Amino acid sequence: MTSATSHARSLHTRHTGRLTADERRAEIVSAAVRAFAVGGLHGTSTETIAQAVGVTQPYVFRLFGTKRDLFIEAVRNAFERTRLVLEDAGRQAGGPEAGVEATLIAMGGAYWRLLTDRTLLLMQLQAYAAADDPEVRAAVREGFESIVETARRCSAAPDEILRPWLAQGMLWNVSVSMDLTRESAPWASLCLGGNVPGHP
Amino acid sequence: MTSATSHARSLHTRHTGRLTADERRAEIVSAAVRAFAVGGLHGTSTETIAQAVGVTQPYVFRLFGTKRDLFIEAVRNAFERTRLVLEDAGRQAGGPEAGVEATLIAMGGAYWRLLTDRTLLLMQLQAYAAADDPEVRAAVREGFESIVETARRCSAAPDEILRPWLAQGMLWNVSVSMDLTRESAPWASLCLGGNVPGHP
DNA sequence: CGCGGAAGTAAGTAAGCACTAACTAAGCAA
DNA sequence: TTGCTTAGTTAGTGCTTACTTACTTCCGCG
Repeated sequence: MTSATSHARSLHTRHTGRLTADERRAEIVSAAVRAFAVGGLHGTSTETIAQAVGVTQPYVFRLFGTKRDLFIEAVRNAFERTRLVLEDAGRQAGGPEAGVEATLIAMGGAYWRLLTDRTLLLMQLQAYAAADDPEVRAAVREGFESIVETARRCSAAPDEILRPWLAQGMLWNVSVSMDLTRESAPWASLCLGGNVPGHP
Repeated sequence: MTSATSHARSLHTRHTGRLTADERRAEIVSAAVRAFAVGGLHGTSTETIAQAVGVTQPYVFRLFGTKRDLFIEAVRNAFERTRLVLEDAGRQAGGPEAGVEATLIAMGGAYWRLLTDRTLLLMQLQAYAAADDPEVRAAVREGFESIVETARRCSAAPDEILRPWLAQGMLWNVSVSMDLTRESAPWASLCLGGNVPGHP
């Protein structure tokens, strides 16, 4: 599907006017992540996404075929971007030989910083919520697995260490979705606390 | 809104025909939980819910005013049912004086058994996904707080113990949404493992 | 130049959906 | 029986929305 025929069409990205189909696809997926993150698969219209990138709605269908397929692309994109953030943090922390725990804490901190912009997180939640659909579920599994395996590879942590680390991430997810950072009640800080250095 | 005027109308629940408005409301909320759990707020039509209880769709609006209000009732219902399961398990385990850890493990086991029927879990995920809406978010916060406080009260566990317990529950949530119980890969059992006695 | 292919649009279609208005039927009380 | 209240229906309305068809505009290449 993805055209390998982008034959050196332009030397640098154009800022207006026509784009390569691949460039447009990327733009649309990016806008789709932002839109789906808020409204979810069924609560977001393809029209909204098209307007966000300044393109007509039928063209979105031309490029992605179906709304669900676009959603699945958005899921993949969100997971992959998240994975890259974790991998970078793991590398920068020095990997296993710089200390298993230290690496995990660094990756946790990077993830926490990622949650400052709620977009990727909300998209992740929308993915879980839509996972009743088999094709969506397959994409979610793939994305989640890649994150787990990245964490394992970068930190070399055993399962008994990795599991609570992962679990705390999931607790952060729902906490941020509930906007608990704006809540000062004790149960809220209980949820938000954890292995992030320099955080309550 | 809830009629306090159910003046000893009938001695026992009727099995067919007309019901009290309150009885009907309960039926509808129950069906709404099942339906919303799969499709979410925007992916579920009020018509499907009405058909599920054998009532016309306008009557659903008569009783709940708005689709979103019905969804919020469903959220409340799901959280409260979950809370009750935890509380029961906590009581049966003997509470704090029978051991903090033991009580938490019992409650965790009860939660795990609850996930066998995916309905309440999926409804919980749909609630997080729809939490961008302020009124939904308020209901979600309330429900989540009540669960956290119930766990704290029943187990008397300190935050450092309570947090990972809660976090593991959130990890179970997404794992079950991805149907990882049907997946034998190592990363899947990593997610599903934890503090449940008699489980891998 | 011209022509083929790729980027993109205009205009529509059919269906679904939240929500309303106006009516009917059943039970209780006097 | 009459009259009031409550449970429930029939029949819409107007809008949104996923998806289609057929057309146009731009660009590179021989």
